[in-house]
Amino acid sequence: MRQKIDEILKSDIIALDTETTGLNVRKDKVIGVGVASDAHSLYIPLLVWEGTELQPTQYLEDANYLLQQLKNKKLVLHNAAYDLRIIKHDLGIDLLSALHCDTILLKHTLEETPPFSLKDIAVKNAKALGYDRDPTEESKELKASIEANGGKSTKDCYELYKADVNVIARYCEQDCKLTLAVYNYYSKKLIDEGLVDFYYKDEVLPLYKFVSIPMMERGIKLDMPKINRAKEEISFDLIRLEKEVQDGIKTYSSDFKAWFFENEYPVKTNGNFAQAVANYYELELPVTKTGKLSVARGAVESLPESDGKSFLLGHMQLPADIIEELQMKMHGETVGEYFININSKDHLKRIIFSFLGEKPERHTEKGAYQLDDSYLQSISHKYSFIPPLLVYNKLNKIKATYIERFLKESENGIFYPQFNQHRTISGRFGSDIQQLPRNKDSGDELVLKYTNIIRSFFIARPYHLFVDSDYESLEPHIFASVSGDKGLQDIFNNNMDFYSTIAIMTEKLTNVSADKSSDNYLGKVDKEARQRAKAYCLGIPYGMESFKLSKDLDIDQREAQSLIDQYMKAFPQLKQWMDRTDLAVKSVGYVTSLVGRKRRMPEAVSIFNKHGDSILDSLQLWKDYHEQGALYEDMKEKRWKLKNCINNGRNFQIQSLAASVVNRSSIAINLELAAKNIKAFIVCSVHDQTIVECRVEDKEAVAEIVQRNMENIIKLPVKLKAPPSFGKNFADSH
DNA sequence: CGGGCGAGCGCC
DNA sequence: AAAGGGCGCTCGCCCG
Repeated sequence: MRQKIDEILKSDIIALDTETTGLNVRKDKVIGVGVASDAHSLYIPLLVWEGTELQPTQYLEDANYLLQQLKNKKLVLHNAAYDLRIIKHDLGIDLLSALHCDTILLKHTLEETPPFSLKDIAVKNAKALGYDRDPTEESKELKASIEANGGKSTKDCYELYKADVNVIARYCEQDCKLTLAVYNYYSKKLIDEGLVDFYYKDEVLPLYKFVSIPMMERGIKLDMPKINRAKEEISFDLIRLEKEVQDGIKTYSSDFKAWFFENEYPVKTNGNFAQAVANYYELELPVTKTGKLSVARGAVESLPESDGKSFLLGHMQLPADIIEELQMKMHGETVGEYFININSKDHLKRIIFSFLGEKPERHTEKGAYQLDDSYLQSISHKYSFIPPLLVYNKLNKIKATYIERFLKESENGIFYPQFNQHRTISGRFGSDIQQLPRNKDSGDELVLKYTNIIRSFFIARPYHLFVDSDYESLEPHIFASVSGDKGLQDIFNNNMDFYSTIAIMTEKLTNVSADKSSDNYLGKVDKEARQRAKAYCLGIPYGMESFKLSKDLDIDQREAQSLIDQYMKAFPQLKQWMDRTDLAVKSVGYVTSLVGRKRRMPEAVSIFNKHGDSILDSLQLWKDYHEQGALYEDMKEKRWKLKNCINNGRNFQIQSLAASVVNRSSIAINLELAAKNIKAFIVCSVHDQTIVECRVEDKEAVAEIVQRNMENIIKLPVKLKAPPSFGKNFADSH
């Protein structure tokens, strides 16, 4: 074994992979370690399943020797955040500083869209990687081995550690080799595309090593007593609200249930009811192509005598209690004491659209009637059960998504968030903690109470507090900078209000000011005008058309078009930037952010080359093709795709640069804190906000470091502002 | 029963 | 005639 290890250690670049008992880096165990160099590969088992329990192997010392030596190597891993954290936690060896490359992030830098799993990448680039395995066969074999040894192999309970050790060893070694192949393949591309510095030096990997992984490792303390109290209280409120809703529904009919069953599950000798009857009486009928029982007359007649048969032949009625039993079954088991599940959109739609006869306003993408908050609002004055239902829905969301989840996922009172660098095209983090509701100051009292408590669940550790710095309207600042429009940039450089200025210049408003301190500041004297501008200031540049704008603002479409035209006229350099972007998308099929991150959209080029600009003219498309069925559908689809590429190309340059600004400032902050030996760490990064946890006595020093780095990390035509605030929890540090 | 997906809603 | 962009989580429902 030692000899094999030393063979591997001759290489400078080494791929590493672990096999573990599960996915929790703090609870699960490493069962084996795999490594590969260009010439060799090796798997060292640490724990082996012995039928009833995991037993340590004789190789623990060898593994330790290997891992210690790896500290001086250049490590390549696929999803290193996972392997390195579990190695550190379980085996006590920190290899983060030896991390040379993560192939997920390498792939993402060069191909920003999925797949990102090692095997899917391999399949997609099989030829280039010399990959000749079949991952579906492999997972089947693994599954079979797990199950043969009495283990479970479902997604939520994948007991890999129960598979035969030689099977695990083979796959682990192969994955290590594959990681190395992926590394070699994409490294060439990285050089070809001139992204070496972007990846290794300026952003991707430094962010990973100095921010993302430490941030996930540290986690955030939760106020467990407070969450538990909130759960009790909200549960109580939900029970009361549900009763109100259910009682309200009942008042619309003396016998709602009977009506409901009659309409939704009519007693018939065919269709769903017949199926239910056949199942109830266990009638031995032939099965049709669609998997249903055939209740064709001939088939039924050949059955032995039974009530079910007589009913299906129309010879007798079924007893009322059996009918109700069958209907109840078709309706589905209901929750608790109520026959309607008010969490079920399906049930509510039947009540509102079928029973009460309300007309739906809109359809979902798949064509179903839309039953969302805004629709319910619109009919709430007509029915007493809707207002409590609206509150119930909000509270239910809060309870499930923000109270129960954090209770369930807390580990010793700490929540460990995910910060994925490969889950967004723009380079933002993909995280499970960025949707915490913002504190609100108006609305229903109960909704307010629970909405505003969520952020306060996240608390600083004892003797610590949070330094929380948000960029002031980061997206508009970046937008003004990237567009190159002098007029837009002047807004910020003259300290004016963004939306007010654009509204005044676009709509030629008079006697109002964009100066926030002025007596006739638009946001003060005509709040709604400023609010309207919010609907289009960024929307129009990102591709919103008059059709949608007219709906959003509830104005005539010609008026909306004129708004768009006036906006473009008022900021001519913005228009030029939009045109330049569109041209780039159509001609070369990609756009690049100011710091070099790319978004590739090759399909735009092929569509444009084939059809030219005319494909974007939906009216022309309609005139030319609407009588040609499928062809028209195809052309519409192409229009949508190209339009989408263009919109994405515009949005990407803004969103991606904003992400880079936040990312790079985070790197600089953590590096400076470390260099100055201040024990403070970024614990959360959300789009335009950075939260650092530090000791109380360091707060001023930390705040200065945070603000200075955030405001100066990238020089732009518009100066960025990121004033810090302090707090003991996420709610009051904002 | 487990997995996938649509709908809805939270964030920037 | 007609889709501003980027995400993640939960639920109910459907299907294999």
